[in-house]
Formats: sequence, structure tokens, C-alpha cells
Amino acid sequence: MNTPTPNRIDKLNQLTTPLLEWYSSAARDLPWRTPASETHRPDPYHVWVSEIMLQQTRVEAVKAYYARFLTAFPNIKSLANAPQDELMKLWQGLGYYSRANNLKRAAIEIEERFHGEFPRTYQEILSLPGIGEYTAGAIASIALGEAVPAIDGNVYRIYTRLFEDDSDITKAAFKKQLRSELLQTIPPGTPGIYNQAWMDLGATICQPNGAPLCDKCPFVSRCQAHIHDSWSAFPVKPPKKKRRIEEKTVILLEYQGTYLVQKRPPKGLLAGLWEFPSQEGFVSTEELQKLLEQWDTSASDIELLGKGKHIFSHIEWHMIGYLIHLKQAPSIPLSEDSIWVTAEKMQREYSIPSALRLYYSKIIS
DNA sequence: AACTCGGGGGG
DNA sequence: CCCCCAGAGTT
Repeated sequence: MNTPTPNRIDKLNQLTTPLLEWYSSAARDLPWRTPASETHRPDPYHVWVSEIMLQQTRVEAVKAYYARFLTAFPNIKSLANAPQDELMKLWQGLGYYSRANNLKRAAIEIEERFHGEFPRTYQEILSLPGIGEYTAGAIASIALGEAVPAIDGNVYRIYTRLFEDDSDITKAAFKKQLRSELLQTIPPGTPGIYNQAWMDLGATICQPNGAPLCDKCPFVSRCQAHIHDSWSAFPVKPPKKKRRIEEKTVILLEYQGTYLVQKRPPKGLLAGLWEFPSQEGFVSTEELQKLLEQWDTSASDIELLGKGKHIFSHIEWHMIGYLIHLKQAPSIPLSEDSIWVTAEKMQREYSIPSALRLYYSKIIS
């Protein structure tokens, strides 16, 4: 049975001071956390970029991307004018590519709707593409000092353990209650510090992988999951469903030292990234010969590049790859989205998904 | 409310 | 193999 809300609010209020004291000595030193205090807050643009990169992505993975991104696009205006290919190249390997496109869309909106000035309220920030409740709360509290919560997976984990709350954390009712409680308990003055303290506590002490470090936790004596040693049961999520499997044949066409790459559609999986031509299913070398005939060409050599597997969150690609050296240029219609490039130029200018790295790596030195 | 959207690290 | 990650948008 879960505790009624009023008691939880009392408890959360009692935990504020221990949490902030813990954070004052244990805060992580992160690149987007420029020296911050009540009088000096980090730049909203910097917080924004880091928060978008951090969505479903580990801090360690983000650091290098963040530095390169800010060098390329140091401010909102430069991001609004970002060339698409450069944007995708800077995002290559981070995943969830719509995040990058939404960043640019939002930058353009800031230029147009807010005259180039980053909006200064939670509600306005929330109205931008790619920014939901969590990210709007994080930017508004950390960069602008607005007293709103920033509730992410770390907060869900700490909170459900603290109260041994067995609610399904994906349900709207749970999220609504948690948001309401934190909105009432967030301390005025430095809401950004408070929110980041929750997240650091979740990342480093009440951690997602393995046993929490309860002996270092400022909540230890008040945590129901610690008292009952039940931490592994929280948070509660619904059972997940199986991935679907897609079989495909990846075809690297080489002609006079160049390779054919094609741009994926602007929406959907791996939107806007470049890839090699492919066919559904596993295609035999005999069927490959027929394909080449249809393209009015033929092979001087066909190399089997082997089987590959790539696991996305909801799909598995089972692949077989061929490297085909052509005698004649094929009659594949060329466009801006279908182009012959050298391996060097491909590596330098074209963003290719990690899913194809196995084959991509065969032609770069 | 369910589904889509990546990639990588840890147990 | 499984899980998770400073979630958001679409249907």
C-alpha cells in the first residue's frame, strides 16, 4: 500500500537539506555545468543542447559530442542556419536522430518567435519542438531559476524506492502525482541545484545498474526500500514486447574507386542518414547477377562480406553484405539522394548509421 | 495508451 | 541474454 500524498510531501521536505548538503560535496563536474550559483547560472543554450543529447543517452557518451557540437554551432543563430549534412554528421552515432532535427527546428523558432532570445519561462520553452516536460523543467530551473521540477528516470527510481511505490511509472497517473508533489516541495532560490541533486543521486548512488550505494546515500535512514532491502523491485515498469526481425542484403557497389550511397527518407528509422543500396531478405549471388543485369552492368568480382546483426530498441536487422566491383557504370538513377563517393569523402562528409559499420569498415583504411 | 525512434554499456 | 539510459512525438 502506498503512502498518501500529504505524508510524502512532509517527508520530501525533510529530505531537502540532506540532499542539498550531499550534493554540495558530491556533484559531478560536467562540461555543461559551468560554475553555477544563485547569482550565476549556466547559459540556457548550453543547458538545452546538453539536455537534448542526454535524452536516453549516457553522460560519458555525450561529453565528446557536446564539445564538438558547441564548436560547430556556438549559438542559436548558427544552429538555426546549420547545414543538414553537417548537423547529421555531428550527431552520427548518438541515435534518435530526430533530436538533432528538432534542435534545429527549435532554433529557427527561437529566431522567429522569440527574436533570437532563448525563451525565459517553462511554458514557452515547453512549446518548442523536441522539448517535453522533463527538458523544459531542466532548462527553466537550471538556466533560468524557475521553480519547476525536472523529472527523469533517476527521479522515478529514487522516489519509488524511497516510498516502496509499486506504481507503474509509465502511467500518467503516477507521473502526475509525482510532478504535483515535487512542485510543492521544490525549494525556492536554487531549483536547478535541487533538480540536479536528484539526478546526480540517481546516477551515482541510487544507480540504475546493480546495487545502490546506500551507505553513501543522504536518504538512507528514511528509504523504505533500504529498510526492507527491496531496492531491486523498483521502479516497476510494464513487461516489454519482443523485437521484430528484418532480414536484408546490403550491397556495396564499387566503380572506379567510388561507392554508391543513398540518403534515407527524412522521417522514420535513421531519418536522413546515408546508407548503401539494399534488398529485402537474403539475396543469393545468382539473384545479385540478375539485379546487375537490370541495372545494365555486370560485376568483375563479388566479395561476400559476411553476416551482420544490429539490434535497435524495437527492431533487429539481420544482414548479409556483398562488395561488388563493377565493370560498367550502372543505370541506377542518380539524384541528390543517390551519389557515388570515394571512401575518404564518405567518411569525412556522410553520416552512416552504426548499424552498417561492419560493412562500412571494410572499405575504409 | 501504445508505438516509434539508436546506440552503447553493464550485469 | 537481459536491462537501462538527464524522453519526445505521433497515432
